[in-house]
Amino acid sequence: MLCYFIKNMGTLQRTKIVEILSSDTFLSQQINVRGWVRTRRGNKQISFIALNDGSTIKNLQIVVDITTFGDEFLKPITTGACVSITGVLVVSQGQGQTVELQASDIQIYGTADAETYPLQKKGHTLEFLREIAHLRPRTNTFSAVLRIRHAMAFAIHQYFNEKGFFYLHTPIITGSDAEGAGAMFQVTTLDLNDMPKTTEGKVNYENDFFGKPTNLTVSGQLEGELGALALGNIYTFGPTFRAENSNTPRHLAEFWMIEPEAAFYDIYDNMDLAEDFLKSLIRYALDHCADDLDFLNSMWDKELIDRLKFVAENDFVRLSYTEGVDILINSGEKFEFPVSWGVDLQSEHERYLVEKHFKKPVILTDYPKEIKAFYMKQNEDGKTVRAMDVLFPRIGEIIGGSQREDNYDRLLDRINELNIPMKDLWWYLETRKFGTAPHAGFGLGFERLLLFVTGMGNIRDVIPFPRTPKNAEF
RNA sequence: UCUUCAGUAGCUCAGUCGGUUAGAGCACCUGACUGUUAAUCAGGGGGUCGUAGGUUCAAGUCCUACCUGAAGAGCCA
Repeated sequence: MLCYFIKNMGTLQRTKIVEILSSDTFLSQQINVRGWVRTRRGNKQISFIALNDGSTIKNLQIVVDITTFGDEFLKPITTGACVSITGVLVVSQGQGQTVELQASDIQIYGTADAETYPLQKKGHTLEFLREIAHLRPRTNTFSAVLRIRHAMAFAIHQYFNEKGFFYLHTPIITGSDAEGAGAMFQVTTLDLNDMPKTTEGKVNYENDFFGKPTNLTVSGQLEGELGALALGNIYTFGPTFRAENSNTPRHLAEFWMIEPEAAFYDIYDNMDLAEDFLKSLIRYALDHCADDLDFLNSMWDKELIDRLKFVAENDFVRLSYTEGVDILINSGEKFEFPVSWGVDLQSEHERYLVEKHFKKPVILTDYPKEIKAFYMKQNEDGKTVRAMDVLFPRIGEIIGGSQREDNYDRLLDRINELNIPMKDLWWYLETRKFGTAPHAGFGLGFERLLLFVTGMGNIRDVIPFPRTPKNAEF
């Protein structure tokens, strides 16, 4: 800190554009700004630089007197160049902005050759920007999305902290292959070109790093339950991996998931938490990301802000799977997949309930046990389990959760019925053997939340560096 | 993984019934312009038509396979 201070003595501290534009304390002051050039335009006498430093979606206009700096010096200041500019902040003579910086000193940190720099002043398609993911954070759209992504991550921690939930770090490498949430990525240090074999000709994992097969986690839930049955209320927030060959705008091979788990919660407490959680995150975005949301609203999705407000202000509809199926059967709607009690609901069915019938978020509960995971608490009817899915317009399933089966015998029966290999999950069963308690939790896909909050249409555009089948660039 | 659509200049696209030297807008370069707002105006350069085969006198255009991307579906968060 001392070194930093001495090193910078005599030079002006950098001021962020977001601070300059949010108060009038800098007016008539000499300040220094640093950032990347969006455009430069003008004539022989005067040049205007639109400068963005990532702190806000808004640019600061820099006014440059060409006779002072010289044409040759200004030439390399093109779109994409990085500069440090010192000058006095004045009231703008032009129409498009309230203040502007009269440049008195310009330092060029890095140029961006205009013939090869891929980002132009004109618009680009999202598909093209995905191919240059190393540069797309410099665009308005992606800087807005990434600032909102940060705000939502912060709001999640703040929400749970205030509710007394502890942040539990569950493992990313797992030794169990029975989490039951999809195909897994194997983790190994064995030489794939020279695998040690057992006498039966199978891979001998005794020499692998962990002495047994391991994978990247598909969910932190099972470990989360261990935390909840000790600390009371916990949540996880970390990366999750699915090796499914899913090619849709709603799936990633690597995504971030939030999984709260709470002891002494039943499914109703769980629904209350999920609804309050989502609403408060959306309110946080409306309150703290107004500039970025305004931009996304005008650029990509004219109904975005109205939709966010509507969801934040209205109650979610709650109904059972059985009631939902009745509505679908009596709807008169022709579905590609016919509906009957016991079938898993297809996208078209969920969309009908959310977007046509209720026109608001829906929480569906008490699904047939056959179509849900082994750990969900069985209802007295013997047919359904205490599952809950939160269905959102445009997104579909944004949250999946349940009250967990806390009875040792019933859980073991279910595991045996489904032939789940539980040899690696003995520790999970012991929570029901020693001091078991009713508990519940859910999983929220962070990028699915961001799809909804930003109005973006493709999940690859709400994470900085998407991982999808056949794509691990950057 | 299945179905459908797409791939032509740096970007976004047009290219008719298969027919001469493949076009436009933007970007870029050069010039003009005394305050611009994705500045404007004039001129200029820029192409392995996704890849590999095939049909044909002739293929950007038709056929086959593959690659890549997108949308919908499945799986799910």
